[in-house]
Parts: sequence; structure tokens; C-alpha cells
Amino acid sequence: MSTFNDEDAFEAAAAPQGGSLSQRAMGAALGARAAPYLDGLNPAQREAVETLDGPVLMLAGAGTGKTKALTARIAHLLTTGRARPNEVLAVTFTNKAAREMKNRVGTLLGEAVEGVPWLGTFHSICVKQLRRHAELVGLKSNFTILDTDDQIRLLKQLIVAEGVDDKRWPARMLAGLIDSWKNRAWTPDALPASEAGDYNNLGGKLYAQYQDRLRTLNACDFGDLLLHMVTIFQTHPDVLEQYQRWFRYIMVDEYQDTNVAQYMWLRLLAASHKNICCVGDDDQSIYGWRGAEVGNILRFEKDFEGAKIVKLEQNYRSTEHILGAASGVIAGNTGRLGKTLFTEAKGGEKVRLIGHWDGEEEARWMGDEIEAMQTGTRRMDPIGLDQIAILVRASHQMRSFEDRFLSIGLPYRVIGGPRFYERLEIRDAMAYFRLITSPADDLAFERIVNTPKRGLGDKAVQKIQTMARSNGVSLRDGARLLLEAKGLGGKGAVELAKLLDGLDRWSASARNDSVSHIEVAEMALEESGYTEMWQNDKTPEAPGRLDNLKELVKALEQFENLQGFLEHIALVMDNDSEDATEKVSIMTLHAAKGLEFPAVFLPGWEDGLFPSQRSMDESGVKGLEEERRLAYVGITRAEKLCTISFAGNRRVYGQWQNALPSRFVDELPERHVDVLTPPGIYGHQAGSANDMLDALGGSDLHEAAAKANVYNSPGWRRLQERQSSRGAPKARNMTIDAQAVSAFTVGERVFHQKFGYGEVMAVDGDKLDVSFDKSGDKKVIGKFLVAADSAGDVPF
DNA sequence: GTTGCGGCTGTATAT
DNA sequence: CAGCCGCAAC
Repeated sequence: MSTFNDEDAFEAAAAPQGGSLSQRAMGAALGARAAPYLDGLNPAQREAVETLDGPVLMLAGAGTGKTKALTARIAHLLTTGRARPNEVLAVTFTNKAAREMKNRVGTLLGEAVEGVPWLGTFHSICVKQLRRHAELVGLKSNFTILDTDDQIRLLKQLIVAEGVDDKRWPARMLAGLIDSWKNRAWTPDALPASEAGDYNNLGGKLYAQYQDRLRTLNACDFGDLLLHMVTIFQTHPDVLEQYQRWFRYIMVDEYQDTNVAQYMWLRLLAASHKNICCVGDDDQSIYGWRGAEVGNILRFEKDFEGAKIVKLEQNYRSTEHILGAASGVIAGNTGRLGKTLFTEAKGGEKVRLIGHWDGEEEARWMGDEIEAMQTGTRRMDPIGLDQIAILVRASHQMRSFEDRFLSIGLPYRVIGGPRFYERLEIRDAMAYFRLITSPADDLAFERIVNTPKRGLGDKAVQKIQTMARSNGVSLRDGARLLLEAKGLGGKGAVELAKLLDGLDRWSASARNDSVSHIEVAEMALEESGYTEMWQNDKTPEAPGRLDNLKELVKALEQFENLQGFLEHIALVMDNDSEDATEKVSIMTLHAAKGLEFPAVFLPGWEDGLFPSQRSMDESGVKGLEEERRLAYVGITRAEKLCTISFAGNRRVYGQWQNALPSRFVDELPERHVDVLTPPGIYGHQAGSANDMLDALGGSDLHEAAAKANVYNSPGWRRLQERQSSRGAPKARNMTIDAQAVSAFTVGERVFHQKFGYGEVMAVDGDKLDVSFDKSGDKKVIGKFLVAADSAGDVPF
């Protein structure tokens, strides 16, 4: 991957080279003459940049220029000659952030300093380290990194071997558990008894088996990258000291997201010199579910005595209303470190809030709105599509937007969606590549023995497995032995021999310098019959898959060899297709962290969806607070215009469900919010809140409220008050109109708020088939219909 | 050994 | 509603 340009940078760092002296001199001269990277920094940023020695905690609110400060700090370290590039370690969480930082450091430094700092994600840096020291944890340096899919398949094998019912105890669940243990830096022997008892009392046992299996496969999973390095540092002080000498200055981005393992890794590395600068924002901690410990940031001062705390509070990104709305929401959380963001940018548009009848309506409205924004609106000058983002809580929400945008021809880009490298054909192709570079990769072997179909089904594979196991060799060798022993006959034997022969040839070519890795890849895909398989495939997606394969081969060009490519794939999870056309971005709130857009849409603000019910059920108030931080992250992505919306009805599992506006909606300070009332649907003003609650059915409310004590937010209380007080409350002027459920009969004339008049064709419980005069046949829920003759009573 | 159908289940968030 | 898994027929 691109994080490291210099293969031998570790060695280079260990043995200073001739150039370094002149570099230092040049750096010093530069530093004395001018420090352009200091220009435009505010006092707080400047302090963070210039405090080079000792521990520093930079508490940087959203949009306060933390990347600017961080990159300036690196530039400062280098140009003043305080450190050589390879003595600086900067860690981020995402590849995107690493790339961004690398670019900005490059721009700041220009050609002034040779070499690059150690800049990359926790994982990429750990792989690099682990390759050097693999043998210390029983691996070889060419270990493979398993993806989630391999992981699950492996675990499943172990689970079945234990005679456990993998229906009741799914492999996914165990994978999640093991992951969470690794996040907390618990090796199998260090696993607390309380945890080992999880998973039907087999958790600890299976965990140990899994680790053993990984070792025999010469493989590790994501969590291992960190866990192994922490283990090595703890058990081999000499190795640790080496790194402590190399990395003299450490910087960490998004510190609030570090988990225990990452924290330990950092602490070990920084233990001797304490030159560590962590940047973070407790209000943006949104990864608790994957082991992040906000506690890491909260107790920084205790861990690193004499730490300097710098708060960045001036926001340069958003208007005062956007900032005000975000602050209002986040104020609902307790135990914050507390920052007060301010901006000098006064005025601007308020945060817009709009309710919709249903999810489709929401998508339709947003599509129209986005089209209008391109040519300019009353509120905003014209902006390009790439200036607009839609941020959703869960990726399944994206679908309605994709559908709508496809039908109106609005270009969009899904960020972090189903990834290129997770596609079936790509994973198959990669399994071939993996087998070429590491013959003992049994998981890859299992994946492709019978892809394309070679007449090698379960039975044949089992024979191979038995043979491999009894001889203690890989599946690939086991297959060879099986053939030699004539343990397989017919077509399968011929095909298997062909495959093994092919693999040997491709492996040989890969080792041969005169054959490029691209040729090897093409050879493998061709000769194995894999491409042919898709060419013969008549399904509509086959051509697309072939295209993807071509793209895959093309991607190889950027790498030295297959090995390097596979590494890249294993670690790089973002797929930024550099497609020049302007597109609206659709992504999850999580994926949006660290990004900013002039215009942001935040759809789906409904209780249960956002905040997510599951989060609240599983983690109670803590979960709710993390959801609230997510809301905060979402709002603060916006520079000029932020639009929040919710829908009264949404299909869930194909069924229509009604929902209440998110409690976060009620936490938005009114003075920063504009409530939009689209024409046609929410036309009337009177008694709206009561209507809405009646429509939703009072019993639903009580039921939900009784279910958990998490329903104690101000927003929830207000809703309840509104319900009990019969007078027209000072409600926002939005409503979802419907009559309480009543029975309808086939043939009856009815009226629907959205579809107009129609006739009931069939009744199935509360679901009805209605033939509408204007909108055709629809399935609707009874509570959204009124008898046609009473329609006049309802103020539409 | 392969393919196709039907029933069941289940939703987050990601390196 | 959709994807996955298991089962039954080819």
C-alpha cells in the first residue's frame, strides 16, 4: 500500500544516512527564515504546533482545523530539524485520512525535506512491523491477512467440529466476540473467565483453537495485527526499544476512537520519550461498538503526566446556525470534556427540518431539492453535485435514494457501500492470486477448487482434507498426494490434476522475474477457466463481473508484485473510484467523519432508526449518547446548509411501519431551525401534534415507553405531555394525518391523503388493496385511509 | 454433483 | 423484501 514508499524504511531509519546532516541544516535554515506553515494559525493551533516535546492532547472540536494543526506540527518538526522524516510517526484510522494528511504535509514541505514521515493507519503500520517480527508470534513474514469472510468460514469449521449447532450459535457471533476480545488486547490465555464462558461456554476454547489454526495457516486477522505487535512489544523489550528509538515523535489522529489494543501499542511506543501528541474530540466518539474507549481520551492527563492540553474551539467550517444546532444536540450528553465551539461566521441559513409522509416521499423531495440547488435557490447560490452529501444512519437507507436518483437520472456515488473487493468474482480471483503467492493458503484453495465447476464437490474436498490432515500438509499438497494415491477417479481427478499443474506453473511464473505479475494474473484467470466461466454465464450480471475482473487486473499495474497487491487489498477498505463526473455523495454517518460538504442532508431522523433502537437496547444510555454524538457528527459536516428530515412511514422488512420523529429533532434549539412545510401534504396548522399522535395510536406510545427506561429524554417527555394535554400545544406545524384504525369493506369508497380517492379491492387485516382513481392499485394500511364520505371532515 | 425452489430469518455502524 | 440455507429432484 502507498503508506510506505520505501520498502526498507525501517532499516533506513535505523542507520542514519549521509543526507541527514545536510537535511537538518537545511531544515534549520528554513525554520529560521520563514515558516509558512505557521501562517494563518490561531493562537491555540499555534500552541499545539509549537509544543513539540512531551505529551500533548489536542482537543479539537469539529471543523476547528485539527488536520491543519497536525500537518503543521509535522512540518514544524521537520523543518526545524527536530526530527528526520522517518523519526516521525503519524497514525490515523482510515486510509482516507492518511492520504489526506500525506498530501497536505507534502504541500507544506514541498521539496524542502527529503523522505516521508511514517504516516498510515494503525493497521498498515502494524502489518509492516509484524512482517519483520512475525516469527516471534509463530508466523512467517509472508503471512496472509484474512478478511471477514475467511474468518467466518474458518470459525464455522471449528464450531461444527466441536459439535455445536451453528444455527443457535452462529459463527458471526463468535467472530464478533473474538474481535471484541482482540480489541481489548486479550490473548486466549489472558481471557477473563467471565468472557471465556460466553458462546455456550466454549468461547475461550474456540478462541484458542482459532488462534492455533491461524498460526498453522500462517495467517492472521485484522485484530491480530495489533494484538500480535502488542504481544511482541511486551515480551521482547529489545524490539520495543528499537522502535522507541526510531519513532521519536508520535502523533495520533482521532484519538477518541482508539481501542485498548491500539492504546497499549501507542503507550508502549511512547513510553520512553513521551513525545506523543494525540488529537481527538470526545464528542465525536462514535466507535464504541467496535471497542473504542472514550476513556482513553478522558484519562490522557493521568496516563501522561504533565500533559499539555490544548483546546481548539474556533470553528471554521459551519455557519452559526449549524453550529448552534449541533451544540444544542450534543449538550444532551453527560460527562463531556466540554468545549465551546464558536464561529466568526454570523448569519447563514438555519438548519432546515422537514417531515415527510413516507420514505419514498422523502427521497423524492430530496431529489427535487438537489436538482434545484444546482441552479441555485432562494437560500443558496448554485452548487455542484459533489458539494452535496446525504448522510444516513444505516446503509439500507441508501436504497430509496438510489432508486429515486436512478429514475430521475441524478448522478450519485455511494461511499463505503458494497465494496469492489468484496464482490464475488473479485474474491474468487484473489483466491487464485493468494494460492499463487502462498501455496499453503487453504482457505483460498477451498474457495476455488471447484470454481469454476470441476466436478469436485463436497465429497472430493473432504477426501483432500483428510489426506492433507493425516499428512500434516496444506490442502494443495494434500490434493497432490491424493492423486498420487489414486484416491480420486474420473473427471474430478483429471480436473484436479489440471488445476494443480496450473497452480504450479503460475507460481513458477510469479517467481520468474521476466514474467510480470500482470501476465501471471491473466494467465491464471484464463487457464483456470475462470474467465470462461463468466463468459458462458447468461445471467445479466455476468458482463459486469467480467468488467470487474478487467478492472482488477488493471489495478495490478500500480503494484510491484502480487504480494504487494494482496496486502493493499487486505487493508484498504475504501474504494474511491476517481471518477471525474460530479456526483452527490451518499454514505453512512460513520463514513462521513472527517469530511465536510457545503450542503448536507440528514434523512431518517426517526426514533428507532436514529437513534437506533438496537443501540439503545444493547447499551442503554451509553448507546443513546453515542447516537447523539453521531447526530453531532452529522450536523457538523455541513458548511452552509443542513437539512434534517424524517418520515412518518417507512417500509421495514417489506412492511409499512410508522415512526415518530427522532428525539434528537426535539433537541434542536428552535432558534437555529427552520421548519419547512411542503405544500400538499402538511397543509394545515391546527391541532397538528395531537392529530399526529392520534394517528400513531396512543397504545403504541405507552407500549414503547413502558418497554425501557431509556425513553426519558426531554423530547420523549414533551411528546407525552402533548399527548395528554388536550389543548393545542405549541407544536411544530407538521403533521401526519390519518384516522384511527377502522374497518373497511371490499367495495367501499375511501380517501387516502396521498393517493386520493379509490375503492377497496381486498382486505387483509389492516392491510388493504385499494384501486385508486388517479394513482392505480396500491397496498395501504387501513389507518391511512378514511371513508370517502367523511373525507370532507378531515382538513387536508 | 448440480440446480432450483421454498421457507425462514433478520438489519447498524468498519479497519 | 431479500439473501441465505437446506432440501429435493435432475
